[in-house]
Amino acid sequence: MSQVSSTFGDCLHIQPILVEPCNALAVFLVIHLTAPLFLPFPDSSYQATTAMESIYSDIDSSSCDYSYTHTDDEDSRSSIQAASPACSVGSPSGGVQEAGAEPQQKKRRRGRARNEATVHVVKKNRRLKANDRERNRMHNLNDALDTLRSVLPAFPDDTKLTKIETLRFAHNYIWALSETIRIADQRPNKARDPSSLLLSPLARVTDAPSPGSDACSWSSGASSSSSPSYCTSNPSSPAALDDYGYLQTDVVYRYHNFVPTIY
DNA sequence: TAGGCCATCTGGTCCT
DNA sequence: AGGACCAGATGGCCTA
Repeated sequence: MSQVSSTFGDCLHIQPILVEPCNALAVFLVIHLTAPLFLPFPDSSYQATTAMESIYSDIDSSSCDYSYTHTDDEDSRSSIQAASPACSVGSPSGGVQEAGAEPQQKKRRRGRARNEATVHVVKKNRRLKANDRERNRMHNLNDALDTLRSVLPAFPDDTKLTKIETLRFAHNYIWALSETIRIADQRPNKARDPSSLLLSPLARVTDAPSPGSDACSWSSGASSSSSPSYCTSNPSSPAALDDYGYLQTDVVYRYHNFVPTIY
């Protein structure tokens, strides 16, 4: 939680004196969070692609042996399933040829069998390529999530946030920062008072929460980040302000407990 | 051991 | 036609 307060504190130390830099920080935050979505594939993805391309070359060069050149369990499993029929069609023992058939007919039938096998191999190639793209796409998505985690305040136990927790946390984090900026804009005089730093809502992130003080069900989900709690309140609704014009503690609790959810 | 989370495969759909 | 995106299925790993 110390990192949470320090991160908020960084914003707070700027906010009462200069609101604009904090707005810029919020804009930077949003850009920084979304930027990974546009980053190119990581090198690890290219490694996978290269490995798969070598497999494709194996498939192209030999129509029946490719299912055994791949050591990956998942791929070999699917490859064996898909490859066996094609090999049986193309093989001499596949039952396609008839004894005593005319050479031309043999040739035609053999050609058709080869086409079927080729079509099958082409389909298999497409499937493997699609699998590779899908794998890269998910890796890209996970990299973006990792980048998002890296810019979010961390918890002391260093528990890695799950995907859904990361998204909810980011949502609430941005919302809390936005609320802080909005309140600072509403109360410019008081916000510029250096003494108001101690009363700022973000400084209360480290305050001990009092269960029942807000509309949300309070829980200890912050320390055990794997079990977030949820709230039915809308994040876009105006936050309640105290007598000093600062966010009430429920705002902090919502942020703290990964609530509310994404709507 | 059940449940949660995750990676991967797969087929379908939409878009260029 | 090929790629991107999506959702369902499946199996592995980890934890309470």
